[in-house]
Amino acid sequence: MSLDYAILGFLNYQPCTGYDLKKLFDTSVRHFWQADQSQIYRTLARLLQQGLAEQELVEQHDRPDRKLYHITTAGRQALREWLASPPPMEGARSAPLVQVFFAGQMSDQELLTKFEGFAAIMRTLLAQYEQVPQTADLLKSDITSPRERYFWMVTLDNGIRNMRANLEWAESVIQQLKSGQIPTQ
Amino acid sequence: MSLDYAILGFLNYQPCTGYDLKKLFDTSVRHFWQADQSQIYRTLARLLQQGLAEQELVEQHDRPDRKLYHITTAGRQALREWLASPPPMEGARSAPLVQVFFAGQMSDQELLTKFEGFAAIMRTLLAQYEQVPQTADLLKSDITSPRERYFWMVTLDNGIRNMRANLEWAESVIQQLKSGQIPTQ
DNA sequence: GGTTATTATAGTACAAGTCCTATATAATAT
DNA sequence: ATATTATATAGGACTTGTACTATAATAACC
Repeated sequence: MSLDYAILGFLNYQPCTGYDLKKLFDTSVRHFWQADQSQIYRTLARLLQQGLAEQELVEQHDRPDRKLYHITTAGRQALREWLASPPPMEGARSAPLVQVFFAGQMSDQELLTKFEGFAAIMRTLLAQYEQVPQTADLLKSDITSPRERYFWMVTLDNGIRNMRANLEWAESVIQQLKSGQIPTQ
Repeated sequence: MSLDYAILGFLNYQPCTGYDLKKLFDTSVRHFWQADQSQIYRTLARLLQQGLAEQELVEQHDRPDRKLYHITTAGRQALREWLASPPPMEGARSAPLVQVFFAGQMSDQELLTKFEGFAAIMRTLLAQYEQVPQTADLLKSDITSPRERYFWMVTLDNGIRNMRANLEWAESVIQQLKSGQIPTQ
């Protein structure tokens, strides 16, 4: 259901086609919400049907026609209500943690490899996240107002803090592995 | 797919019924993986079909018969391979962060309420997580070996570190809101 | 004596998410 | 010359996840 509101959120900034939306997802909210292209088109159809969005046909001669979606007054209302409602705290899911939970099956050597892999991935992601504010993504984007951009940065900051916490966690397990502090049996 | 391996992981500890598995999920991995009861039964049927688990009928006279599932050699093999494979890093999803991303629509007063709500939820969860090692959950559970329990604690530690990071994040936004550091437009 | 909780299994229906394919044109790269 | 990328939309098949319901016996509670 969050996808519906994420799309309404973008449409509230400006009218978009499904194609535009896919690009917006991939450049701005990718780190905490991904959307498949076919999912976007399906959701747009539903939003139309619910009267939360309207379609405008923009004819093009060199390219396939664009179907520009506009948010309606009802859509703006629905978005505002959802934004003000309590955060939907659906339980987190982490497949990597499932691996860790059952990791007792592996040898300490295998475990060291695994956790060093974790740490490496997180260092890469952290470096990526920390560079985003400097990249052209922000400037090229359609999110132009300082207030909108500020909240983008707030979500990025959340990603960075979590990534740092995960990295420190992996490093502490590596330390314990190296100093042989892990029960054998 | 992680559900398949999570179930194999538990079956590897000991034979279980679907009912047992649901309880194990709810007491031990709930903080990073939830499983619906009907999903568990569906998956057990699939594991049987794939030859990764076997069913043993245990007749009972006072209660409905139990269908005990055992892991097979092929199942143990599949589990070990998955555990050693690189962590499945499917993108995280966070509906609360979607709200934050579009939060520019709200007034500073509404935002303060929202972030204070976040902080309150996270303080509660943090307190819960920090108490788990002291609760009876661990002792009553079927996870008995020190090595298995150690990795349980490692996943809990991950939860605690992330929760602390999220709390600090919420508090930093609250500080910025209170000191009027957020762009108006 | 009647209600609710516990143990135990399983199905239906639906929503959400993923993967792949199809259709079309134009520009760009190899 | 051929392959890929970009623009643009959409459907089919499938997997996951959620919600709800059905069945059936016992035990505990009030």
